[in-house]
Amino acid sequence: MASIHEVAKAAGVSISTVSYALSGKRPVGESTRARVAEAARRLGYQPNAGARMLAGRRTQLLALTAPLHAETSAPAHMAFVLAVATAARRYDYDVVLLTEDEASGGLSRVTSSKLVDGIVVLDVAVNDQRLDLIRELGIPSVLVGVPADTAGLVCVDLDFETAARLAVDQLANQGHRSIALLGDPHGIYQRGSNFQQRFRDAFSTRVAERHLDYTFVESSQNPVELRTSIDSLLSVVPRPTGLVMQCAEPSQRAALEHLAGRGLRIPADLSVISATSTFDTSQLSPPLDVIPLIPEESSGRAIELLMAALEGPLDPMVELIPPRYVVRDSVAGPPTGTDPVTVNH
Amino acid sequence: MASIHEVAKAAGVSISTVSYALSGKRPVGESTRARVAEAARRLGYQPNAGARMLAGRRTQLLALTAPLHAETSAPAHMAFVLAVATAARRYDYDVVLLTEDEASGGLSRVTSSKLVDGIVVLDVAVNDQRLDLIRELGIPSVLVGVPADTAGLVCVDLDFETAARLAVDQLANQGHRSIALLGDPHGIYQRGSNFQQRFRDAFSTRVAERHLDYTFVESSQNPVELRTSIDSLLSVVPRPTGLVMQCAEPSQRAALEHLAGRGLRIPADLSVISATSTFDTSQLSPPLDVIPLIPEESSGRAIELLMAALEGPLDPMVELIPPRYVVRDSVAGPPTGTDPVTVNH
DNA sequence: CTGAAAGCGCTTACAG
DNA sequence: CTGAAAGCGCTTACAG
Repeated sequence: MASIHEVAKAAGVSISTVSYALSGKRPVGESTRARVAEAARRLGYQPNAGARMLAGRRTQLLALTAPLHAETSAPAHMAFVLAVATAARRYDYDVVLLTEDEASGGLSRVTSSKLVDGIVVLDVAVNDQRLDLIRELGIPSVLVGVPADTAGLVCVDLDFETAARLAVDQLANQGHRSIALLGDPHGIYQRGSNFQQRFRDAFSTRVAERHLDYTFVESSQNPVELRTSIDSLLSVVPRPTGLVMQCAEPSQRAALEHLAGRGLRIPADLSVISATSTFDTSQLSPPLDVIPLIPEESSGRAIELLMAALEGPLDPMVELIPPRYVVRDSVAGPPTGTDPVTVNH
Repeated sequence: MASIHEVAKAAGVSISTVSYALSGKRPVGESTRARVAEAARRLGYQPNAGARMLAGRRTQLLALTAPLHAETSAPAHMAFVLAVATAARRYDYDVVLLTEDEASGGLSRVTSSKLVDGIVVLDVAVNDQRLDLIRELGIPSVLVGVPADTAGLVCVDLDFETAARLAVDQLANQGHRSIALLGDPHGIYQRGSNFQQRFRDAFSTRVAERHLDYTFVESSQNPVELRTSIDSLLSVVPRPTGLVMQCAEPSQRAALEHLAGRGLRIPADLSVISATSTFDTSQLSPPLDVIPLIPEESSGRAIELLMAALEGPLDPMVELIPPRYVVRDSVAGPPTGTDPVTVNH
């Protein structure tokens, strides 16, 4: 509640010295600096946000546009939102949450009113309606995700394509000749959500390169449909001996349950990899090998780039974060013996 | 990007007239008003946010403090966050998202820097650490949730106690004499999350008033534990013929699955009510009678009250939203016949 | 190393 | 019904 004038009086200096002492934008004598710091601390001084925005060139506010679609996994989405806010705080930035029903309008509004210094775009679709606006707004912006047309944009994301190849190779190197991918529900691909498509496409390309038999099925929020999908996987001949799950946590849990119910042991009968998962796969039964998708990492890097963009124009770029592979012993060689393992029905 | 001066020049009036014409805070001649509006529209005028904050007494920004605990249902949480942001927009307010690791510090910061006009508190614990700070901050604040000590606070929430009684009565009135409650996981009660406790306590009180046999079990994110809980419910003598589920969507889905697996038909063998659910229970199989918890309703009302508090101090209050009961035919009378229904094992 | 002062772009009494 | 002007509380050239 104290103003800069009160701090200046208490420290026996001018308000400009207070400002410089606190911001460090100009060298200030050490004893002066200490007196100012002490006065500010004692009075609980916090610069008035509005005055700062008006006088300075920074608002210390970022806009976060993160539409939540019906098909989006809410826990993952939430994790990204929180990770963005947390990362922003490290640079003394706060985050203004834009609502979905105002996606483009909100961006225009907070930009032209100069409420925010930059924009973070989450949940990017392959052909995202917000992108043309982002391009013409000319305000520092970073996307977490890679759209079809990245021209003029700064994008960060996990390297889903390498992740897909990594998953395929992990199984192929263990000797699996027939593998399957349990993807996300149909709606996600249909909507053009970007990384699931990239993962799936890179996966099938790699499978072909490795000359493997390959089955793809979509998951479902409906457990009956999910089980039907898994059953159809298991009835493929030759039966897949390696499974990669790239879908939401409940689907992965339900799939594991159903596999157990069908009498399949992991990894003895079936090797399983959890891919691009934001949750802790060590809590699954059994724990799964995982190529994690870490919201803090993607969001943190996005904020770093955005902060750099605030200092001066950044060249458009697509920065892909290399995937990691975490072993939890859910992958082994394919079952031995000429006869396929018996599967309960 | 246009300033008020440009609009004034274009409309041939002073900047004060522009301000008044746009805000409506002073009567302005109709033709003048129209000219100003047209000029503003044509120039794409948006008042500078910082200048507005500094000159006016409003920042048009609200702080939202919404810690996400491990046990919190992310989808429900997300729905409340979005509902707050959406409701705020109806009053031309934007929302600044505070992070959990800065819960109290963030509140102090945005308050003393005068960044926000008010605070919305989500996910209120029975004994919430943030509340003392809220009380002494003296900034308009509204909680969605009811803590143990509501002194000096404005709280809004669904009337969970009436909801609990409603659920009990609905079953009791149908003739059920033994009923069960499947609550949230243990951690939620332990942490002191408020509404689950209120619901459970009111439920058991009502059950006693209606002289019913009553069993309470906690759910679990772990499906095995969940099934064990349900099995223990079903082995109670006399077997409960009515079940109320007050837990997250995955648990409710898993419970229904397990009940079906055990051969129990709904409502022939077991009547089931979904309580305080934020998701669409018509999508469950079978669809369930529900006492919904509607994020838009609670959050909307919270914002209404907060807007009122901005106009002038509000008396502390606890406003409870009356619950509704939606029939989807998952409740009937108890099974007839003297013998209990056979339950598969 | 420090200070006096302009100016950021609005809102709102104060005048007429 | 409308305008001229003070002032919100900072930041940052401009001076010394």
